[in-house]
Amino acid sequence: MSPKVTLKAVAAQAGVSYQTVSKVLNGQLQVSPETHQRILEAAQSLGYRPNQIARNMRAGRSFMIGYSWVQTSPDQVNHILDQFLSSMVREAEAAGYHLLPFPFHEGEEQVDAYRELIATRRVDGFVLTSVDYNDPRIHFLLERGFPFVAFGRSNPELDFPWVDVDGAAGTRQAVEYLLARGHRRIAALAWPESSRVGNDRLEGYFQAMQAAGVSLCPHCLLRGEGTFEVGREMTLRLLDLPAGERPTALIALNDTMAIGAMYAARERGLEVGRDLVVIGFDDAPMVQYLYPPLTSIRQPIAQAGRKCVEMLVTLLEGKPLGERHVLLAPRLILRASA
Amino acid sequence: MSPKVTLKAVAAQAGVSYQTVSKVLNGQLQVSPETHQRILEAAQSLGYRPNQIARNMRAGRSFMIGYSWVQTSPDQVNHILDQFLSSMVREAEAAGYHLLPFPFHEGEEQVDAYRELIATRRVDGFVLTSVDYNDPRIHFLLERGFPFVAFGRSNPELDFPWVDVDGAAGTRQAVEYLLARGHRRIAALAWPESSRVGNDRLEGYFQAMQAAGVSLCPHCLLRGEGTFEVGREMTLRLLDLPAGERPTALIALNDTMAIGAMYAARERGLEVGRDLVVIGFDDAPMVQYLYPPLTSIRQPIAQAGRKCVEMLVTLLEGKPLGERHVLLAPRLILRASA
DNA sequence: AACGTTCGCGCGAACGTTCGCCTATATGAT
DNA sequence: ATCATATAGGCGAACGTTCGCGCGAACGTT
Repeated sequence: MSPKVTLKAVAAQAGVSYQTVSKVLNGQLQVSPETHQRILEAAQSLGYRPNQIARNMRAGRSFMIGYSWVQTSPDQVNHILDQFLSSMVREAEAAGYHLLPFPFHEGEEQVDAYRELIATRRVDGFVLTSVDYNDPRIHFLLERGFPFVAFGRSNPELDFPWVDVDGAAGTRQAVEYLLARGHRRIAALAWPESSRVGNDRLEGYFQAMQAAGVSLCPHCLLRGEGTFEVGREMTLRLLDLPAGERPTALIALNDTMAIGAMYAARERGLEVGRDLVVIGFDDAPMVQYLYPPLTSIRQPIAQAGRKCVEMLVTLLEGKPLGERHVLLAPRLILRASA
Repeated sequence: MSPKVTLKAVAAQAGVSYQTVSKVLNGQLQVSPETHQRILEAAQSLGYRPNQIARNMRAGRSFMIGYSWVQTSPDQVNHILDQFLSSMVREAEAAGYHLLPFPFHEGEEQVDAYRELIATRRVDGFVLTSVDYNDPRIHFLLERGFPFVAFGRSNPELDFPWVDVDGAAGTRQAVEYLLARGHRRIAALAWPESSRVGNDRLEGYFQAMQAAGVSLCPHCLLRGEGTFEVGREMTLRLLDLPAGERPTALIALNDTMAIGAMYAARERGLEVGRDLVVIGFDDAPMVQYLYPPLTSIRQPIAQAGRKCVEMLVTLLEGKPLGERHVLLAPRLILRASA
């Protein structure tokens, strides 16, 4: 079993040609019941397993799906990765594919990594994450006509298959909840306007406020990088507003800023959940252990990963895509902070 | 460029045989300067890149490293994964290898996944994590003589290459720090005795206490699964001890239990860092944002990932391994909780 | 002038698989 | 008896690469 068991070995044992073994095992040839039996037994007893490299060679494809992700800084957490990767790997394996993770490069050379994987025929398609407006990878792959599915949308005029979480629906849900609890001055800690995901999430905030006929409080929309420190500083500014203008609730476009907000509230001697209500976004695993536990919006990450691979495999098999765009609904997880 | 550029295409353009192109590009054949130039230019202008599938076919290897990890439950965080995976992927790529992630299976069928990847020749070697005593994968791979490197030790009598973090050194550092600050009753929230990693980390606790000549306080060593809830309950039990027996400091073998401990302290109206000192283990990215920020022990994960791949690649290239066992030192990260 | 030696390059083979085509025998219809 | 047809399985080729061997020409030595 350790020396390579090839079709020829099985054929020798079964007393047929190796091509016949191939066809029989792949169900492409009808043979006499006895021969069929002999071949199956030989394959079984020798422990034959097809050499995937040779299969790839013959098929001219690698049955690999390229995937690259931005590595978070060591003090940030990528709680997404485990779920997303695991779900993709499982879905891919079920379809006879595997994932090929490769290092993420910033800037100009980013597309080079994709080009190289295509040129060396290491992958049959890509799953993209962290896409943004005018993502060079999308332009490149569309131009090359190379199969890919993106987790996340980009420019509306670019036509490509994607799966995304409906961020607007998430914040809308959260803001509606806050409005129903009587809050009127609801602040938002947002990302810079250049962030597509940020704009999506923010949209739900506007929608909910407008639908309720509640005008935005002045100074209540703050933007910055989504870090703890930025969240803290923005919140301190909000809390220093005169009493009548000060927001009673706050929604952050990610958990890290929400945690910064909670920290700021404590610095001002306020109790989160009572004096200031805070809602985050992402529902990172640890936020349930914060004091108080953070209300946040959870994305169906595993489902997204499965869907991305499922769609990509459909493309790779040359079948028509049922739905080119999939929008998944996030869920508000209520905890003591709101 | 989109139609396949093979050696033959380059050869046709350069006016030589395709085998010559191969050898020249691989630096295995000395040719006249003019021919050399012609070949390089042809390869360049056509954008030739070797077909990796064919290379694998020829070499009889896949240049892939199999890796599988236990998926944490959705409410736990695997902050390790991003760093570990990224570092491995980078190191592998630099050596001409790629990572092949595959789904983790529990129980009996776990080894089957490894067997299948070997039989179908999809991987040349494995990196193992989450190894424990009598890990069936280690037994299987040793028996097969298939190359692998483990991140984590197993039974002492099993001889295989590994990289590990010196957990004992980590807790020793932490306990020495606590002792130097005057603490004498130092509790430990530990894992069940069946956990190898737990025993390693606990060892440092014993060593430091013994070296200082401080006897362990009774009831101060508690064991359980490393969850928030277990950490909380164990700490409540400690805090309910009579004043003279109650520990003044506590070290948890992972951050999740430490966070449970902080929660328990708050429930009893104690202030962490003043009334009860808490140290965690792992230094998960978010613990810096807890209130108070958690002192914890950080493992050099990226370094471990690089080392694992480096050693495995050395094995795969048939070179002798400099060091079969690598023990990396963790670092105590001091914050307000201790 | 004859003879090794090096240089520059071509040629055939092989890795293991799948696919299309071919052949020989058996089966049925005319 | 003849011919078309189906059945069972063999055979050659190809995917793109690398590797070992061979061969002619140029070169230097005696």
